[in-house]
Amino acid sequence: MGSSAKEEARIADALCKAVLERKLAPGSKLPEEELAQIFRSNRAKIRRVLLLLSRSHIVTLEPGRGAFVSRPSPQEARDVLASRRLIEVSLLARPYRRLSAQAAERLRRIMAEEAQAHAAHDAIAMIYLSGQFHLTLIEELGNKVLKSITGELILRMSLIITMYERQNTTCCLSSDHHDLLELLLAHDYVEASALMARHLEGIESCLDFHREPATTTILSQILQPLKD
Amino acid sequence: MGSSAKEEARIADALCKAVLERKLAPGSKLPEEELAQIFRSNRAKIRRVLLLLSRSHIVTLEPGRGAFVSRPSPQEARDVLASRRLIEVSLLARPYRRLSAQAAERLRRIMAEEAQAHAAHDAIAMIYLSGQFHLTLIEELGNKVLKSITGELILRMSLIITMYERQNTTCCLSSDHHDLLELLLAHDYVEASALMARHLEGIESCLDFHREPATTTILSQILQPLKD
DNA sequence: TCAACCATTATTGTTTACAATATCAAGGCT
DNA sequence: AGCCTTGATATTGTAAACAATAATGGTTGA
Repeated sequence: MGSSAKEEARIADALCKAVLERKLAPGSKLPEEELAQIFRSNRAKIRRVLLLLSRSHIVTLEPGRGAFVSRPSPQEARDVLASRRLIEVSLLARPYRRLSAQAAERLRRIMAEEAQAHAAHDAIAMIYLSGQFHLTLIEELGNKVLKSITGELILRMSLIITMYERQNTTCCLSSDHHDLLELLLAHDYVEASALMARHLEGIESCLDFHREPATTTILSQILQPLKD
Repeated sequence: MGSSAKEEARIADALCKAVLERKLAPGSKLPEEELAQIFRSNRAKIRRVLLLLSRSHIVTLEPGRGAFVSRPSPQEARDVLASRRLIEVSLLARPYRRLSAQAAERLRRIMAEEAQAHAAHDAIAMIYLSGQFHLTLIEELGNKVLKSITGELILRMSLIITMYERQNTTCCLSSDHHDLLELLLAHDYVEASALMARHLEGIESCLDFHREPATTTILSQILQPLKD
């Protein structure tokens, strides 16, 4: 066996997925025993998963009280977005290497999926795919460390978007992604960087920090179907 | 009581300190039971600490084999440094706010300590204080998220320096720190940013990736005196 | 009627013992 | 002699029982 790390990753992914799909609302309680049953696991493993997720700022551990889906504050949201902007804009201005042909291909494939999700009005898939696009970009132009840092930020950002997204808006314009790729292939890094800055500012303008908590502390009944 | 998180932080800090003070060489085995005795703790707590430290890339967990002090590869070292450079240089070019008077005061105090450490030829203190200077800068000019990201990178960097530092060199020139502060107070962000770039490149040139493992897998005998 | 208090219940946190696995040493085989 | 096998030992990984703490609900008294 030995695949305990794998199993924990599976549980962590499933939890993240449930959060990002808005099946688990921010603030929801995550009881250890219940999660253990849902995932056919035990409390010890669940405990490690929750500890790790708390380091990713996806869940918050309150000593003696348990684990909850995080509710990032508006300030935290602004800081996360500003940090992403700093990293991504700077990297595009001076990338570590050029886009390879197969990198461009990877990006195009993601864009195609984005188009599908857009056509299907699948907002959740769009958030995920947009993240994948940005992450792939960082991976191709930057290095592994930057990728893991930005990956964490994008994950936090996804949670933030599910929490604060203004209704009737789509947060990440896929047309921007298209233009971004063209600029990079043309080696116009100045314009690419500027577009990325505008693009990320566009995300911020889609957020509404006034609309208060979606306090729907959904029961883990919701989680039952995703144990596979 | 309930201060279990505090105790774990204490243990984690002590371990980090031991690593950065070169009392624990990269690659050293970290047996759980032994650590539990040294810190008058239990295996469960040690286990959590090691899990967290592995997320900080200070220790590496090998499934079934245990925990070891990390041995960052040359590639990882370069990536960490490049990531730091990207973040710090960009932030200085366009800081989120200006340096307050008390911020300048904090920085000056750290610089004074650096001078002391330099006079005392205390290389370990210098690495630590240099990190503190950079971290304070990020905190004052940036935001909390950037600070925590950079804090992690600086910690990894410290481990990298202890591992790869060329002999007879001092890695972080405190004269640069002085000039940096002056430029920032004069609001000359272009020059400050350029100086930071040179400064961090200076660190890289102090590293020697050829000199192979300092495989001195020191026994935890060494750890005994730091249990307080 | 509302608020404060106490007992009950449920959940988290810790310790313990146990099982699985890897390391190490000795002995035998080629 | 050197390498592989085999058993002993130590360490990691897991599960389960226990203790401590926080949430819950009902009762009492003003």
